[in-house]
Amino acid sequence: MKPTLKATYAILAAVDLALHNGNTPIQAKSIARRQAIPPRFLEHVLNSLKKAGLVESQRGAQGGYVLNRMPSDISLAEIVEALDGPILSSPQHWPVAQAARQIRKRASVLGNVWERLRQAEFTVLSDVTLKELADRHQQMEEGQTLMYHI
Amino acid sequence: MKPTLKATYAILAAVDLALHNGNTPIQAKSIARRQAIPPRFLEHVLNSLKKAGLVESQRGAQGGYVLNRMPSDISLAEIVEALDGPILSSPQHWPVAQAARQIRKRASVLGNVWERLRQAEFTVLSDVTLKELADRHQQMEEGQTLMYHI
DNA sequence: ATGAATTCCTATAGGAATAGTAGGAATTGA
DNA sequence: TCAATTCCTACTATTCCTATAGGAATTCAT
Repeated sequence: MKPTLKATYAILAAVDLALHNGNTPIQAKSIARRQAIPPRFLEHVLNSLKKAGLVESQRGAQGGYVLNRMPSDISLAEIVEALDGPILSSPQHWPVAQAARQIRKRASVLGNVWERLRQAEFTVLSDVTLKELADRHQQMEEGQTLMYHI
Repeated sequence: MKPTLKATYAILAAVDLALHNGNTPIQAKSIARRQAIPPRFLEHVLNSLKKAGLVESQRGAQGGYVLNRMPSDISLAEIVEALDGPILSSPQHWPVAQAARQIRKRASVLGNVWERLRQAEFTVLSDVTLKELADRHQQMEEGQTLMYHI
């Protein structure tokens, strides 16, 4: 009942990209360092983001990743779906070796509920954009810097 | 992001109990047959429901299970929580071996979102009662009986 | 051109959670 | 007394998640 750690990493990486959006691509290694994510694991995560079209990559030396759209135009739903698969039409997990009628009965009794669950979840995740998280993250940093100056 | 199969079994079993609420307890074996649930697995499920106070059990011959409250007073949230653990205060899964500040940063950026997710889920599940599902199930049965008479 | 840096692809290992099975003890009604 | 049933504990199997590894492909800088 929760996004995987992989999806969480993806969100953190995307926020990191949003915060460091210059004209040069950002290396996975530096993201991993800043966000405390296992570097080689992050490679996979970023690759998934790329396949989903959310980031673009530049190979070779001085390569790295860049967001493909504006942070205000990327929702958490998109990121989570890129890593954990589609939220709304995710496959049902009824045990397969049952009579078809039994399955249909279950599906129509409970399927409706499961669908409402996924819809609610999707709504929440669609409502949060990368920009909001990035802004929040930045505010925290500033807050901490202030702390140090006391 | 979905209730476990165990919780699904629990709901089906509870609906079954709601439909067969006479004065005699219902045996696990018969529920398992009707709902196509692995019998010995169902034992565990029903036991969890009992621990949660949702059903009462009668041991020995002619024993079985009975709902402890009216179906209209039991929500799916209660059943799911009995099997999968609490929905709202479910533990966060941040990797532990990180600097505390890093964790706090993540938590305050994302924890809010995760909490909203769980809250949305809880709301949906709280809104559906056993009675509604039982009614629906019964309507389906009647529908099928009609079909046979055509 | 060469080499270092980086992404990309594939495979695999370890561990945790989930699903299911098994044996037998305790209880209870007939 | 016996058969039926829940209850308790342990175990096994399977799947999913997390993470690591090796090396191929690419690209920039010198």
